[in-house]
This record gives sequence, C-alpha cells and structure tokens, in this order.
Amino acid sequence: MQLAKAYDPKTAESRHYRRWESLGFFRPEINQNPHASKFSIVIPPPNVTGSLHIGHALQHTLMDVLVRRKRMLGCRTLWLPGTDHAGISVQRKVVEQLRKEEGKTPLEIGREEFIRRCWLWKEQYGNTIIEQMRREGASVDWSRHRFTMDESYSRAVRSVFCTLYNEGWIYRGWRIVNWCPRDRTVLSDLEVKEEVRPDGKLYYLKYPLVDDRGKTLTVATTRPETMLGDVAVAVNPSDDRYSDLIGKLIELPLAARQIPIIADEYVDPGFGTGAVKITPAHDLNDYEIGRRHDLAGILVMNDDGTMNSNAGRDFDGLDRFEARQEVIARFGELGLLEKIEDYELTVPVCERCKTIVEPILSEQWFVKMDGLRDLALVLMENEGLPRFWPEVPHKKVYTSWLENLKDWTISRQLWWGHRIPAWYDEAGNVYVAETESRASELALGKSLHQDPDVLDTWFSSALWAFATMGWDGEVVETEDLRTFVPTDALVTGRDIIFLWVSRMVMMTKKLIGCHPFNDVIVTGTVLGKDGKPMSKSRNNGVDPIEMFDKYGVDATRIYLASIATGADIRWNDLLIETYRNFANKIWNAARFCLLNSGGAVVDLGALLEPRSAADKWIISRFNRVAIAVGSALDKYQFHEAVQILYHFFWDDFCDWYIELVKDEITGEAENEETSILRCRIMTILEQSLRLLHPFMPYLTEEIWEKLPGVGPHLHNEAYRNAPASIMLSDYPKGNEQLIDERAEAEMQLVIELIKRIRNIRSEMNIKPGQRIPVFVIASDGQEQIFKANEAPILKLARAASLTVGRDFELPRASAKAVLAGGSEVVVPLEGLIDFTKERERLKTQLTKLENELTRISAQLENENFVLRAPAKKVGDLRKRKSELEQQQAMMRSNLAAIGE
RNA sequence: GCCGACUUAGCUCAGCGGUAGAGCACUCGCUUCACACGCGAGGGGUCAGAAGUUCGAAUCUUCUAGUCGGCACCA
Repeated sequence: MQLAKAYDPKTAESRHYRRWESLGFFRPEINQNPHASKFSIVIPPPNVTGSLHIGHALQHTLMDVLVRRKRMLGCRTLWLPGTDHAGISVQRKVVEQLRKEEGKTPLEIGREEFIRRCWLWKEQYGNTIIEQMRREGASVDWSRHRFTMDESYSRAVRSVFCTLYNEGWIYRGWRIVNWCPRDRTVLSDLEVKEEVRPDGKLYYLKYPLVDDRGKTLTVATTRPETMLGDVAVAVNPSDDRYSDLIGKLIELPLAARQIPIIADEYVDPGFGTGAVKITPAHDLNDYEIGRRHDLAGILVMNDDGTMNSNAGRDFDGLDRFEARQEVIARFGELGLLEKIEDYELTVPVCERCKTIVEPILSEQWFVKMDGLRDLALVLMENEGLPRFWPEVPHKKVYTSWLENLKDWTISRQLWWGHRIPAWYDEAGNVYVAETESRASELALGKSLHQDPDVLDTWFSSALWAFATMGWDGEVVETEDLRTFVPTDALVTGRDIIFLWVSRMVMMTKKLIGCHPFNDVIVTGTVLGKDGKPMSKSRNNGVDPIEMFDKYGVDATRIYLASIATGADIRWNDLLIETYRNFANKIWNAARFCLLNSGGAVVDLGALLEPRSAADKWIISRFNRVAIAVGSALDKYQFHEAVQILYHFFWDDFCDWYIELVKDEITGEAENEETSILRCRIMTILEQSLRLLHPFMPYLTEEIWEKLPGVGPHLHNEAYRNAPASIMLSDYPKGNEQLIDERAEAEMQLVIELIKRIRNIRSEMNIKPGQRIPVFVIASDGQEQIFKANEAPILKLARAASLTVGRDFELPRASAKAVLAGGSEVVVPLEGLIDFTKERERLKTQLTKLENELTRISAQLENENFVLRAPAKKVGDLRKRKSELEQQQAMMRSNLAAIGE
C-alpha cells in the first residue's frame, strides 16, 4: 500500500465521520458488553445564535478525548449533544431582522407570529454549530440531541417550576431589580456587568426646608433625575450636623411634594454631604430604608427608560438622560444647584447590549436560593462534589459565591422562551400549573389569562443534566437517567460556573436527588494574538474553521489539548504548525512501515518476543508511555499526555527505533527474522495510533485502515461484532511487566555513544559522507553492550568500523569522549584533527562536568545534608560524584595528551 | 474594599521541594533511498525583586513591583 508523500487532512476528514456516525459508533448501544461500566458527558449546549468559536473547539476537543478513550477502553459511552434556545439573544436577532426586512416591531406582528418567526430563525441558523461539530470529529450521539425548547424538555421546565412553586421555593413579588431599558426586560444579577466611567459626575442638590425659610439641606447624587421619586432625605442619627433636622420636612423642588428628614444608620456621614436622598423605587438601599421607615416608593420611569407621569408633566416622556440634564438645569435656575464634582463611577450595564441598567422596583418571579444553595454546599462539604479541575481557585470561588447567594430573578419580559406556567383570574389571584386546563381546574373555571413573561434561559439550562435524559416531571425514571446520571465530567469555561454549573448542581440535587456530575473541568480562555480576550470589536478572533482548513482538524485538536488545563493561552499559529508537522511525521512513519512491509501484518504476538536490545527498549518505552498517558488523562492532564505521546512518537519511535532497525527492514533479504521485525514495527505503529486516536481521530483512522492485518479482532471485546475501526479498538493501558529497565539502560548507553560520536564529527567538521573508525574502551560490563549493537552504531554514527576492547594503543591525534559508566570513545583523526578545536571541545565538556561536580561536592560536604537528607538521595549523589570524578580524570588526561 | 491568579531561554508556554525543559526563532552542517511540515550538531536562562522556612527553594511562607481576573460597594 502506497501513501502520498505528505499528509492531506482534507481527504481523511471527508471520509470517516459519516461512516462512524452512520454505523452508530457514537451511540452507547454499540457496546455489547452487558457488564460494561459507563462513561457519560453532557455538552454545555451552545446557543443557537452562535457559531463555533475557538473556546468551543477547545472544550469539544477535551470532551472528545475523554469520550473516545473511555469508549476504546470498553465503557458504555455517551456524549450527549444539544443546543440552547438562548432567549434574549434570539429575540434580539429576530427583532432586528423584523426591523430591517419589514420595518415592523414585534408588537405589530403579535406574540404568536413573533414566536413563529423565532422558530423559523432557529431552523435556518440554529444548526450552524451542529454542522461545525461534525467537522471537529466530535463523537456525540446525535440520536439523543436535545434542544431546550423540545416538547419534553418544555414539560420538564413547567414541571420544575410548579414543583418549586408549590413547595414555596418560587415566589412572585415586588423587588428592586436590574432593568435593561433597551431589551425592556429584567435581568438577573449575573447578567449585569460593571463598567467604569472615569468621566462621571456627582451632583450636589440643595433641598429647601419647609419651616426654616431660606435654609436648605444639600444631598449628593449621581442620578439627579431620580429625585423626582424621592420620598425622604436620610441622615445618620449620630451626625451632630443634622440631628436637629430629623423629623422636619423638606419642600422637594420640581415635585410639589413635602418629604421628611429621617435618621438611618445606613448613611455614612463621611460621604458626600452626609445627607442622602431616598428613592425607594429606584435604588436597592433606598428601598431597604423605605421599608424600615414605612415609606412607599414612587416609580418615575417607564420600561424603556423614559420618565413617566409620576415624574410630573414637565418630565413625562423625557429620556432618563435628558431628564437628568433638565433637572440640573432647573435646579440651576432655582439657585439650588450647589456644585457638580467630577467623580469616577462604575455603572451597571447589560451584559449583552451594554445599555446602562436601571435599578427599578418591579413585580417579578424569583427563586428563593437559601435552601437550594444549602443543597450544593452540603454536597461539597460532605462529598467534595463536584470536584473542580483545577481545584484552585474554583472550589473556593464556587463555595463562597454560594454562601453569599441572593434570590434569583427568573422572569423575563420576552416572548421567546418558556412561558411562565402561571395564570391569573380577574381578581389577580394566581394559579400555577403545568397546563392551562389544570390551572383552570384550580381556578374553578374562572376565566384566566396566562402570565406574559418567559423564564430566564438559565432556568431551563439548569435542568440540562436530567431533562436531556428523558425526565419531564411525569416520566421520572428512564433507562438513560438510570444509566448515565450522574455524568462523569463536565467540561466548561470559567464564565458560566455560577450561571450554569452551580444551578445544575442545585436543581439536579433538588429534583433528582443526586448530583449532576462528578468532575468539572474548567478550561482557560483562549486569548487573541494580542493577549487580549477575543472580541469582534478588537478583531482579534481566531476562527477554528479557518484553522481546520489551514492545518487540519487533528493538528488543531492536539494543539488545543496541549494547553495546560485551566490556563489561559495566547493564540499563536506557530504552535499549531508544530502539530501539523507532527501529523505529517506520523503519516510518514506509517508510510515507511508500509513501504517496507513485505508480507507483514499487525500482530500483537510480535511484541511478546523482542529480539534485539532495540526491540526490548521500544516495547518497554511504549508500555511506560501507555501507562503515563493513562494516568495523565485520569487526572485530566491533557497537555501532559500530549507531551508524552509527541516525544515518544517522534523521538523514540521515529528518531531512534526506525533508524535502528532501518537497514534490516529495508534489506532485500527475506527471512523469518526480517518478517518478524516488520510485523513488530507495524504493530508498534498500530499501538501508537491507538494511543493517539482520541487526540487525532481522522489521521489515525486513515492510517489504521490501511495497515495490513487490522480488523474487528483488534477491537475492545465490547465491540467485536462491529465493523472495523480504530475508534473501537482496545485502548492500550500499558503493561508494567513489559517495562525493561535493563534494556532501557542499555539502549541509553548506545544512544549516548552515537551522540558522542556525532558530536565529534560535527565539531571536527568531518564530512557527512566520510566513514570513520571508532574505538571504544569499555568499562566493566559494557563491552558486550557495544558489541551487540555494532550494526546500528556503525550506521547511525557513520562509522567505518567499531572496535571494542579494554585497552588500546591509539594515536595522539584522536578525539575522545567519556561515557556514563566510564567507557570511553576514541575517534582517530590522523590528518583530520584540529588540535585547537579538539581542545576547545574537550574544555567545553569538561567545564560542564566540573560545574556539576562542584555543586555536588559542596552538597556532600554539607554535614547537615548528609545527616538529614534521605539516605537514597545521599547515596545517589555519592555515586554520581564518583562517576563524575572518574570522567573528569579521563577528560583531563585526554586534554593533557594533546597538549594544553 | 474583599478574594485570587500570573511574572521561567528572543517568543509562546510546561515544570511546582532534590542535576533548569519543550516548540518556535537563532548558529553550524546535511538533496542520508518515510518525512526539508525533514535529519544531525550547537548557542541561549542569577526561574520579576527582597526576606524567611529547609540539609536543599523556580517550586513552600511573607512582603514589594508589574500584569490580569472574580466578587462586593458606589448618595
């Protein structure tokens, strides 16, 4: 079988995914072992509005690595995909589309039509991500794909709402909430971000007292327009400046209203003037003060951020920022504006549209979080679940966030989403039920209308761990739920630990009684080339599809997996190139094996009877690597696994093993030894491909299917009846019995010898084509090793002859080097040697050696070290020291021999 | 204000108590019959600074400086 000279990712990427999918390889049902343990992951459902970005690619890669490995290990494996309806995002897109294409507003086409448009939009654009995930090679079970507004998922949402309501965990009430005047909906605290405004102002307004004519009290505010809703001015009761004013009345300017001066501990006498205007309908703290003093708030704004009629005829209809200017102007005219100070302030903004969020008194639905929070805290306290990877800092951040949790605003003034299952009669009584007919029963047939609001998208995604498994409130036991929940791992970004992870924990614990997942693997952020978070405005984004096209999916995947778990990474194309080259290296190693295969086939038996030291060595190395990869992945140390595999394949397998056996394999002679050797190298290649498969699925499958002798008999026992594919082959776990320390030490010595000779050749400018005689003065026990490996030494050191002995008379004009264990290599260079150069070469090496020797000697001379360090450490160091001393002596005499 | 992370070779990053590592870049040499997306040989670091713990610190503790996060407050 001939392979092309360079690996072309596109060929492989176009072929395998469809086959894997259509043969059902991604489904847990492919596993025919009734006793198989399970492994399950649910995907963090991407928004239907989104397209794949590099963060998805990173998370999907890690999930796929886990899933593919576990599947190959014989687990009944499920990776469940899906998408999120993304309430506000979709609504905004459809509103925009409507405006652009038809010049209409949602109100003009009506709720029903609007929702129909949302579904259309979703059908048209919502599958982008799904198609892109196929390209990634993500081995998700598409037959179990879920959308958060699927019929059964919606039933689950309504059911959970009703349950929580009936148990008193959900309530409706008036609270100060975050209001986005542009989206015209309430937002939860988590959807509000902070923005620093260095150019902010603090306005000092003078409020005239009613009785003491001419006397005023100055308050400081950043939002003067809210004064139209003031109901009091508060001072600290211990503030001597104002104590005589407490209880007096103020004539509120522009509002024709008298308001009292009250005393409250909340007021900080040191800030501003020490007197605070109180606007309970527009500020959380003012609201609390209002409650303490029994003062009702006056709402002066509409839902679009304009002032309402409560603000007075002159302000009604004005935008809040126009109203601010107007208020300031009027105060100025009245001589009541004391001053305006520059004041850096942070304003709350809508996470998505960046509009300044208005705190506003509003009637909304909330989830009481104290009980739910305790479920999560107890789970962490008692069982340490979920386990965060990396644990620092996420465990602490997660628990301390829970400890300070406030109630969750879950209603949204949108149309796209899960409509709140609450109905009202004409008297305003509320009936909460899964369906309208049940609500109607509760209302004894009174005429009802449903609450117009929908639920926060995160309310529905909080149910993702179990609503995806068929749970809908009526059906509470399903095969999938029993089998796959709790899931094993959740791979997600830092940004949604509060929004999603914590809420899934609470809801799953509450509704199902168990935790949703064991491990949470928190990925870092992939930053742009400029080291800043990727964003459209910075135009520093990296499109994973472009990377796939340019470097191949496999190279992109293994690069993403090579990023340390949880660490932020600055994007750099050069690093992907490294792995593109690696893919090519693998391809060419396979090409070599196939070009020289003869009649060889993949045969695990060929690994059981190693012939040469090189065979024993590579088999030992392979098993060591397989074990190390397994333990790295068990700890979610993907990058560690990648490094191990990269260096094993490139350094050990390609640079050394292939080179060591090359002559024999490419030789014309066809004998039994050669064929076994060919089987062996083919098998090591095949085993390596299996280890690499979770990271590089396309490349490994593409090569694997071309190897002679592969088939379902190589599958894990759970898949013996399935069509052949590397993705069902048995994942090598590594066998400790096959680690051969002696063979590894032996080969290391041979490698060192070859490197020393190459160093001499290079430093002495010996032409690559020139063969040179090599002598080795072997120390005790090493003679045999060199003799046994004569052929590879001759080849790889380009030596004409290798003479191994205990003692030689050798010409002064020789280059020499000392090996670990005391052997010495001598290359006679009659006529070729440049003594100056050789002295330099020896001196460089001597210096290196002596630096180490000095350090070690100092350490051993330290009595405390000898006394307190572990005996083994001291022993090792003594051994090292005596070896270094021996080498030093030899090198010194070599140096002396050619003259200082 | 509270909590936290990061600072290691020119660049991007591993390592996190016992001889400073990788990839890229750099220097030198190679059309060696799998691969120039390659092969071989090299150069390059007082591990941000200071103090401490320890026989021993890049690795633990404290402080300082710089960079970046999260949370809270903001009349």
